[in-house]
Amino acid sequence: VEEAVAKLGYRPNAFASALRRGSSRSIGLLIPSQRSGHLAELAEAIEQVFTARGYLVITGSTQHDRMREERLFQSLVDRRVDAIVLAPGVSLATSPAPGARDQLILALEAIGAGHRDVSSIQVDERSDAAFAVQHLQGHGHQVIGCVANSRHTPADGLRIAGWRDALEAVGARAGGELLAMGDTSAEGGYVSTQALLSPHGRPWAVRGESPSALLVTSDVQALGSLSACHELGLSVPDDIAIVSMGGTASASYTIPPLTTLRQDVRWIATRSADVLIDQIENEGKPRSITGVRGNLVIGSSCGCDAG
Amino acid sequence: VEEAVAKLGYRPNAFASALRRGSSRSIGLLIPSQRSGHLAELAEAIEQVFTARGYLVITGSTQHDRMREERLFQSLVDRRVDAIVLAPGVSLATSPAPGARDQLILALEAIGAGHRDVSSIQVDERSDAAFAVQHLQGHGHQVIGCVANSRHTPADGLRIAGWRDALEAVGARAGGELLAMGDTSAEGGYVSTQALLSPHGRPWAVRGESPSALLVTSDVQALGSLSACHELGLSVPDDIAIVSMGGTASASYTIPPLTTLRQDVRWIATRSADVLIDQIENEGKPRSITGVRGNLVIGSSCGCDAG
DNA sequence: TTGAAAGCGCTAACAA
DNA sequence: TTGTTAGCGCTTTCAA
Repeated sequence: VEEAVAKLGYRPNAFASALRRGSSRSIGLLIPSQRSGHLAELAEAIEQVFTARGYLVITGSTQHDRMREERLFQSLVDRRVDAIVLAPGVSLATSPAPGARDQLILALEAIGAGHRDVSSIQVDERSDAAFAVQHLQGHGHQVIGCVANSRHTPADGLRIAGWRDALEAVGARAGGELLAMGDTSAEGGYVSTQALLSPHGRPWAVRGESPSALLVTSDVQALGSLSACHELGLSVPDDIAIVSMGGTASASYTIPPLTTLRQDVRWIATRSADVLIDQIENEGKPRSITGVRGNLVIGSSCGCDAG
Repeated sequence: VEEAVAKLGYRPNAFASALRRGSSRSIGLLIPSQRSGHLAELAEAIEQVFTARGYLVITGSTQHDRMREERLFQSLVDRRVDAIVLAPGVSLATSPAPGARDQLILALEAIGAGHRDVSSIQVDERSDAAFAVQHLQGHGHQVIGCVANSRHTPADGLRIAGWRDALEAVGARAGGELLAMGDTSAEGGYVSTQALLSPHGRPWAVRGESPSALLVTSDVQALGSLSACHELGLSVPDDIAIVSMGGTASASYTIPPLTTLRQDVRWIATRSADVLIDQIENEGKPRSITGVRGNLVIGSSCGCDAG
C-alpha cells in the first residue's frame, strides 16, 4: 500500500484536513510593505521561524491602506489561519479589526484600546530614538534635526518623541522647524533632508543655527539623506552627522557607512513564534513583551571614525 | 435574515468552499529572497496584481535552498493553490518538481527540460546585459569587468554571457580575470569589487590594464561596489564607470546615482496574471512570453553626467 | 422559485 | 490493534 501511495504521488488535501481539525497550521502576516529593507528583513525572519516550526506563513502587503488591511485580514480569517501577526505600521493593531472576534493576534507594535487579549512584542522605539540622539550629543552636537516618517503609526510618533526627549533633557532646541517628515523611501529621505538643510528650504538665518546632525528614522530614508547632503555639498559626518534607525544589512555599505540603531528582527521573530505557538497549541494566555531595545551599530556617519 | 448575518459577523469558511469547489482562488509564489530590492519589488507587484484580481497570494522564501523549495512547493500544492509562480532563481523552474503533476506553473525564468506545459515569462537577460555593456563602450571604455552573482541560476549565466557578447563583439578582453562573483548582497558586491579593483587583489601589472568600467548584475551589489570604489579612492564615474541591473527605486539615491537596467516588474506581474488567470478560469493553453527587455535608467555612475 | 440532499477528503470517535 | 462511520461547512444537483 505504502508503495502505491508513493507511486501515485498521493498527497493529503490540506483543506479537508483543516476543515475537519479546525486548524490549518498556518499564520497570517500583515505588513505595510516589503520595500523598506527593515520590514523585508522582519518578514523574512518571521517566515523562517514559523516555517521551521511547521507553520505556513501567508503574508499580505497592506500598503498602509486601511481598506486593503481589512480585506486582507478578512481573507486570512476566512482561511482560518491559526493566528495573525500584525507588523509595525498596520493600523489594525491600534484600533479593533472588524470580525476579529476570537482570532489570535500578535501585534509587533504598541497596541491601543479596542483589542483585548492580544499578544504583543513592543520595541521601545522612544528610548531607542533617544539613545541614538544621545550618541550624536556625545559627539558634541547641539542642534539636531529629525527626518521621520509621515505615516502616523505609533512607532513613528514614539521615535519623534524620543528625539524630542533627548533634546529637551539637555535644554536644546526641539522645535518643529527641525523636524521633516516624508515617505519611508529613499526619495522621502532625500526630500525631507533637502527641506531641512537646503538654504532655500528653511531660512536658518532668521530662525537660528542650522542643524549639525540628523536622526533619520529609517535606513532607506537615510540613503536619501546621504544623497541630499552630497548634493548640497555637505560632508557626512563633518558638516552633518547622521544616525539612522533600522539596522539593515546594506546600511554598512553606504558612503559613508551608516551608524544605525539595529532592531534584532530574528529575536523578535523567535519570540513571536514562542508566544503565538504557545497560544495556539497549549491555549496559553496572551502575553506582552515590552521594552525591547535595539543596539547601535557603529558606522562612520555619526563621526565615530573622525580623527 | 440578512441582518442576522451581518450582526453575527458570519463569514463563510473558505476551506469548505475550496474543498467543495476544488479551487481556492489563491496562487503561490516561490521566490529566493525578499532582501534584494529587485525581487522584493517583483513580489510586491505580483501580490498587488493578483490581489486586485481576486486571488490571495501565498509567498514562500526559498533562500536558494533546494530542500526548502521542495517543501514549500509541496505545501502550496497541498493547499490546492490554483497555480504557482516561480520567481527567477528558484531552481524548480529548471528541473522538474516532484509531485508537480498537473499543477499550473508560471516560471519567470528560462525553463529547462522536464517541465512541460509550463507558462513562462522570460526576460532577455543576455541582451539586456549586453546592452548595458554597450552603453559603457559608448563612453569609450575598453576594459570592462563584471560583478555577478555566484548562484548558478539561468539569469546569472545569461547576464555573464551578455557581458561577454558585448566585449567579444568589439574584440575586447573578456577573460575570467575580469569576472568576480559573489552573494547577491551589498557585502557580496563589495567583496567582488575589491577583488577586481584592489591592487592587492589582482596583479594587473602582470595581466594587463585594470578595468575602467564595471557591469554589476544587481543593484544591491552595486551598493557594495560603490562603497568599495570609494574606499579604494577610485572616483565613480571618473576612475570607474558602473552600470547595474535591476532598476530598484533606491538606485537613484546612491552616491553617485546608479545607471541601471530596469526591469518593469509591474508589467511582468500584469502579464503573469493575464496568462495564469486565463489558464485557471478558461482552461487556456500554457503560454510563453519571451524576449522581454528592460530599459536603461540613466544616472551618473556611467559617466553620462560628466561635463 | 425554493428547499432538501449528497458529497468534497479528511480525522476523530467509536466498535469490533 | 484494526476497521468503520459520522461529520466538518460549503456548493451543486435534483426534486418538489
